[in-house]
Amino acid sequence: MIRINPDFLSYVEVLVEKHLDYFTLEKYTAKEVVLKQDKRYHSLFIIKSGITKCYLSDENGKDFIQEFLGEGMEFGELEVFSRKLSFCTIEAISEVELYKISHQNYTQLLENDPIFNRLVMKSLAAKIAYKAPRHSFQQSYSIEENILKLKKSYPNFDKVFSKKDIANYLGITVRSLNRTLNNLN
Amino acid sequence: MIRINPDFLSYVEVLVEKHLDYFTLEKYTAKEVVLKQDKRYHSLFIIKSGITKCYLSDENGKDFIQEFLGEGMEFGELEVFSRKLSFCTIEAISEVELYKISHQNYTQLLENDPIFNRLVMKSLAAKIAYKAPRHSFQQSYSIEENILKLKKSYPNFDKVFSKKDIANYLGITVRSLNRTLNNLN
DNA sequence: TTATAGTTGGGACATTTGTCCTTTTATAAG
DNA sequence: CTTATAAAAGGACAAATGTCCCAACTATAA
Repeated sequence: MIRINPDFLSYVEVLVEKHLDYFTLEKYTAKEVVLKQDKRYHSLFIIKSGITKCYLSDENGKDFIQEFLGEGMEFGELEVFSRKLSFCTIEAISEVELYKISHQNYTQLLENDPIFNRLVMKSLAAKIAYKAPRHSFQQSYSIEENILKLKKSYPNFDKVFSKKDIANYLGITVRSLNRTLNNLN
Repeated sequence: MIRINPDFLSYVEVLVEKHLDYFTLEKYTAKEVVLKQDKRYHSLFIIKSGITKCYLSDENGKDFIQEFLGEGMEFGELEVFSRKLSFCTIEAISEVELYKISHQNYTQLLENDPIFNRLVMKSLAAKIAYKAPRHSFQQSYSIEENILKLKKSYPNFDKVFSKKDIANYLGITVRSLNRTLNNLN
């Protein structure tokens, strides 16, 4: 449920020491927005600590949460390759520490540091490999089965996240979430 | 609905000429399976022509179609980075021509050809950027709205694909698909 | 030709999920 | 302390979707 990538974070921390001018450390408090959907940015972020949510909003104001991101996850990197506007919003859930790096310096690292290059590839591949089965399962199974699955991987998910966030993650309404949680007791 | 990547294909065709020993050209007929879920492979493929479907099967035998892949799309590449078993099945829908390359040679190219490296990054990023809104939309909107969207991007989708494939792509039953198609007339 | 299996189409009903609304509780603001 | 605002919980009903059928129509193999 909360995605992490410790290997990537470790290596980024090495790079932070090596290229002092490439990275800046920023802090955000809960509910602060780091990136806004449909805006253009020239930097991206790697999470040092804390949790954010990554979501898409549609024209009706409904939000759909793509993932909860924890330490070592990067975001805003897709726009380096696509050169398009940010396609999701990133919002802090807890207090968060982020390494910020410009597209330009990021590209430098990609081109000159093969280890970094490989880790970014892995991180992209992992995002795909994670999304696919989630989409599949969420689409094909009942709400009850989806909640049971969530409970298994995150026994106390209902303590950490608001009901609204959980519902937006599962693509359902809070009403349906409550109903199903009741049936499980 | 059918994903393509002509830029990638163009460059692969350049590489095919340059590294004659890296690539082999294979042909598959409709309904042939190229990769099976949960098997280990040591090669991956780039589509030169034709259409395949990429799907996940669950323990109940339900299939969920991730994407329809057309020219220039690669598949089997995620396993180069994750070193895991194939996480989906790839099946030819029409007659298909594929360039096959071993993980080893692919890695060689990634490490020694910066243009290729960049194109692979782009291709991975595009897969993520495509999956996210699709998942979001499919989850949040009615079947009718999903079909209308499909119709807009692929006016004759119901001629090219079987009802079952369309239903598996939308994560619904054929019954619901038929019902909704009727309501639209 | 016949047999067989796969695809399409749809009726009838059950179940799931959403919508709308009200109440309660918690939290923040003045 | 009071007021405002947001989060949580759930009742009642409506709408969407799935399940289980059966029938008609291919296509294909024997």
